[in-house]
Amino acid sequence: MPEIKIGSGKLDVQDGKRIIDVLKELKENRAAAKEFGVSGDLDEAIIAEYNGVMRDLSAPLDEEGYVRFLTPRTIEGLDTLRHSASHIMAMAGMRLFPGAKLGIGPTIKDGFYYDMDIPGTVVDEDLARIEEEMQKIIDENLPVVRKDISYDEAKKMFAKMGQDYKIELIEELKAQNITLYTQGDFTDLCRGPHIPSTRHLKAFKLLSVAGAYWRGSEKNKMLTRIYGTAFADKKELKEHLELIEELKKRDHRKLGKELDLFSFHEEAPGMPFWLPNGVIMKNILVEFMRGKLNELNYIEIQTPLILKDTLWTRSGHMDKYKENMFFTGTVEGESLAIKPMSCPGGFLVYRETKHSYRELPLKVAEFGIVHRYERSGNLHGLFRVRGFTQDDAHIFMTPDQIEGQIIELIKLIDEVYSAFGFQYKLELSTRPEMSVGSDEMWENSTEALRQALVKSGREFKINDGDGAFYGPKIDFHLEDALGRTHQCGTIQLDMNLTERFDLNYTAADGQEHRVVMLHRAIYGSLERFIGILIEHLAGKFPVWISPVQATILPVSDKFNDYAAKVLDELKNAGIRAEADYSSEKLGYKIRQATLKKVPYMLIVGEKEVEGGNISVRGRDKGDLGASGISEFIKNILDENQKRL
RNA sequence: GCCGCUUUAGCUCAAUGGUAGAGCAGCUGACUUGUAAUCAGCAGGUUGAGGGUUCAAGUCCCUCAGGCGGCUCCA
Repeated sequence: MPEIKIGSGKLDVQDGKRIIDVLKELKENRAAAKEFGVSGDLDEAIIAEYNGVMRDLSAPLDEEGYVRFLTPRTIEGLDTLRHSASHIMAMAGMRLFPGAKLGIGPTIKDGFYYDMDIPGTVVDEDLARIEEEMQKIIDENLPVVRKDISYDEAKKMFAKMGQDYKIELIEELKAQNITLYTQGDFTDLCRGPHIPSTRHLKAFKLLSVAGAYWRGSEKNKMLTRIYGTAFADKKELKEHLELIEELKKRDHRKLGKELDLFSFHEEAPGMPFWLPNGVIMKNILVEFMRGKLNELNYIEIQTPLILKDTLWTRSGHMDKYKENMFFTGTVEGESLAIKPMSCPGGFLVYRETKHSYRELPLKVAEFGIVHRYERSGNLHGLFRVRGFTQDDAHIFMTPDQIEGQIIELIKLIDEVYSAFGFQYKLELSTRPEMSVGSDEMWENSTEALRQALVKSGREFKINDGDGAFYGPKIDFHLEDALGRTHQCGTIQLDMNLTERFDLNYTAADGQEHRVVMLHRAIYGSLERFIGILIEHLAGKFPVWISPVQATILPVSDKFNDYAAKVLDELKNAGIRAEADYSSEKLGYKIRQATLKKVPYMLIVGEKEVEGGNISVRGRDKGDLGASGISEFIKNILDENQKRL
């Protein structure tokens, strides 16, 4: 009779009893459940944590320990619910598409998917049919049963069903015991745990259908992947679906068009065309960064966009990244490449003169326009482009300057991200399998990065083996308003290119030494950063970034002259302002300016002409009342300067 | 690149294989407007490009291009 702890209580459980039996007993004895402090979890429990392991409710209680009932409102419970939902979807798929073969069906962040090899095609319209079939399976309330069988039996069984992919998975498991889960006539290879019966799936939705290579390899067959999600109840599901809608509204591709920031054309796939408003934003980001770099004694250079092949051969790009480069030539037969990175050009500049240890660290920035060939299917708005502006810099230094420079960079990056209201996380990536440089160099440089991180006082995660082949790196992952992360900033130590380009400095001992070099980017790609910013802020930029900071709205044509006068004053003060002289009603003009997300609307009519002032309307706050013109100018300039 | 979907007026979208249409935007005029859409008129199209099937193609088939959702890739 094992003793089982449940909540704050204890039960002696008869041999042979299962978790679900105890659950039933507690449901019948609410007083005891309440006393144990587990009453709230009983009705929705779908799995249990039994001595630290997630188990089915049907699992036997054969050893002493503790049990914790888990509902779909816990992380583990929700994960189980979604996993079971993927099985139900696969079962529905098998019913609707005879001859389908099952791949894998795991849970992912916010949902689940199942990969199936389905004869013919599955289109979006089929999702509703599959959902209906899933609902039938749920209504049938089929028990989900776990069974262990031997390796040979399992192989035989799936061979009989013609489930080739499952056989491949079993062979890979190499385990003597194979676990199966069965609901009705559907059996799947699975580790579990699962919901006790199909009825426990109460809120689900299929979202999309896509292709996915078997086992994620391009060499393999492409299967049909169906994505879906499931939640504890309909309300949570609805909230999630609304979040998806919100994401669509914030999509930078949509907002970029609506706010006249940038466009794309068939003639140049993956290469954004920056419109006047977008150029203003880009310039603001560059100028903001230049201000910061000035304070830190950076110098700035600009190197050519097109350089001879020979340079790229020397840098190693021709060897490793040729497939991602654009090439061009001349009638004279020169062979040239469009730069995919700014570094090699920068090294030519570094090599123009001898460098003394006295001038190190030498911090050389370049807002370089780089082009990288991305496969057509990978393009995605500003997030994945073929041509972009990189806020690159190379820091040349002595080995003992590494730590100080990293700390300086971490501080700089923090200032930049904070100005835009971003939170972020740090990651340190260490030596990968394929790499250049000696063990000692790797150890020293990785340790230098680690020490700098520790001294910065920031928390960081270690990504073992995820460094670049030429050196360890620190990556910065931005978190946007919707909880998504984007890798932007990066600090990379490069032990390869200094070697290839023979980059040296003369030390105090009069000898030439190999210089230590960091690549670093903060925005990463300006294009991508602007895309992230658009979605983060839903297009509602603060005054300092807004392409148009204020729009003047005359109440009628009669006040156009006064509006023009106000506009002049604002422009003279350096404010990015416009006036709407259309012969529309005020309400219409307000609507237009609001849709363009202009932070301030300045209304001028009879009252304002008489008072020699303006009425201010905030983008979000509405009518803010009358204000003197110079008072408003002072306030908006202050807001601009403080980057509020 | 691969799988699936998609492309109709500047934008958002309609149109059983049988005469391509609406709203918004644009232009013209009227109205002279007070905090999220005033009214009327006008104009706007080789239906992404190219082939094919058919008496007849926006609609069906093929090729190509762009876009979307994924996969793969991202120095």
